[in-house]
Amino acid sequence: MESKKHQNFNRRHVRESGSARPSLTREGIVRAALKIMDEDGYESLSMRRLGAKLNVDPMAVYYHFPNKSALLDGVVELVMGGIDLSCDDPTQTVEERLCVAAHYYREALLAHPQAVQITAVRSLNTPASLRPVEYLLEILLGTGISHTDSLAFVNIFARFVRGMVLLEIRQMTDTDSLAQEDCTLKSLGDSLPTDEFPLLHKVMENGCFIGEEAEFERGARALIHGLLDEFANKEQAGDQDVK
Amino acid sequence: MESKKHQNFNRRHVRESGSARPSLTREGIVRAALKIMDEDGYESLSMRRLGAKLNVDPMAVYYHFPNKSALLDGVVELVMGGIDLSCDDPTQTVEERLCVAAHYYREALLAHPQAVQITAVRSLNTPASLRPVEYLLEILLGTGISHTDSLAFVNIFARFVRGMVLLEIRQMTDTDSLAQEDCTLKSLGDSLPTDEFPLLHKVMENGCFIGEEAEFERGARALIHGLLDEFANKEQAGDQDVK
DNA sequence: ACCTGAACACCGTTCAAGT
DNA sequence: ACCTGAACACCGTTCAAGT
Repeated sequence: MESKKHQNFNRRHVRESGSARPSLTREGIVRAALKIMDEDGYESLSMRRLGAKLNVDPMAVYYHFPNKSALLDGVVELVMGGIDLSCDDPTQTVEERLCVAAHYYREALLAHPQAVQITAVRSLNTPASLRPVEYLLEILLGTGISHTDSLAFVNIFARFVRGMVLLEIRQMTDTDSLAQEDCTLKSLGDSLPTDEFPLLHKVMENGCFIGEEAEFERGARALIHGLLDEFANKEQAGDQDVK
Repeated sequence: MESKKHQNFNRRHVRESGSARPSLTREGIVRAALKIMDEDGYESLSMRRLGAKLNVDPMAVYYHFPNKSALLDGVVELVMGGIDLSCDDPTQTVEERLCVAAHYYREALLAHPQAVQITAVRSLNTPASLRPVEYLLEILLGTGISHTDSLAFVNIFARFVRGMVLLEIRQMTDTDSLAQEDCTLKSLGDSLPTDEFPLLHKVMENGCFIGEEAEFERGARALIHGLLDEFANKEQAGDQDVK
């Protein structure tokens, strides 16, 4: 059902006539949309503006996408497709491999902070989003962790990375509207009811902040370590499920 | 500066004349806004609809809030104010106390899933959001963890909880539009390119999913354990910063 | 098959005006 | 001090029409 008009990634019979008419492609539209977000923020993407950027009537996009929501799904796919875990080195320890994966996962998301913001509110049960998950599953199952535990692990792991990055981006866009030289710190401390948050103030007032990346890496390492610990102990206790 | 008109939480000289005119309160407006979100989703909150719910001209709200964004900040404050960590039991181990805190943190957020969605995209450097953070800091500093490490710990911890819950809510609203009897699983599996995700399919097809709450609790425990491990080792290595 | 353009029902916000 | 109501500049989307 569902009007297969919108299913195909339109390679039409236009292509072989040279590049006479670039016309409109699903991919071209999505890239333009992403570009608008990257440049001016996710909230300034409108169908009308998109049409302008593509030198086309705003409504032309509706031939290729049923609505704006579908277009945004396309943008999400494009961004999530940028996650590349192929640098994985199977000779390393599992812990190390997962840490590296977390690192590149984050890096890919940080390439398009504005677009990542919209993922907070959109479905992530999509091929490009699940490809890294499938890959991580392979690593975990390879170590003898049970199906049940691997699924839990991978869910927790992927949410950790996405959630962490999402909120890092939030903080980013909060603070770079003010003094961005001192990372995230004084900007916050100043606007805070000093007497109700004595500890926060004490802890922030002399460069205690280790930086976003270091913080992420520490968190990732701790989580991975903790999960491996827990599951490793469980498996040797012998409660494997269906192999 | 900043027009103190919008600063006070308007207790005006109206109150002592009995409840003759309830008129409009900042709090009343915010509660109404939250209610609309709870009932019909965050995206169906509009100034016009809010006015209707309050039996008032839509523009009346603009006397109490400079714009919709400020109103949403109010909603966020209301929801974050619902986080209550006072059930903390200092006689327990730190690990246990933090796990309990994570549990109630999550619980409070899950009370208003729709409103939590908007926090993904709004500043969280706000009193109600930081109050739990301040409290957690107290726990951590009390164990002798350094300032630097406590700050990192608390940042990671708070982001973990928020991010986790945020993405849990996303998944929730994705899946309850379809078959909601089997938790999160088949609904996903069906719409998935079966051949590209063999492991995901294998792992999901017989009830391997342990449930959202269990998953969260496991993740939280693993993270907390991992962080305590790392920092405990560090402190005894002697690199304390200013006490 | 692919794009246009007018039209519709909504937004958030401003501002002068009412009480 | 607090609320109203018209008006403005935007939205996303539908639909009949053009090529």
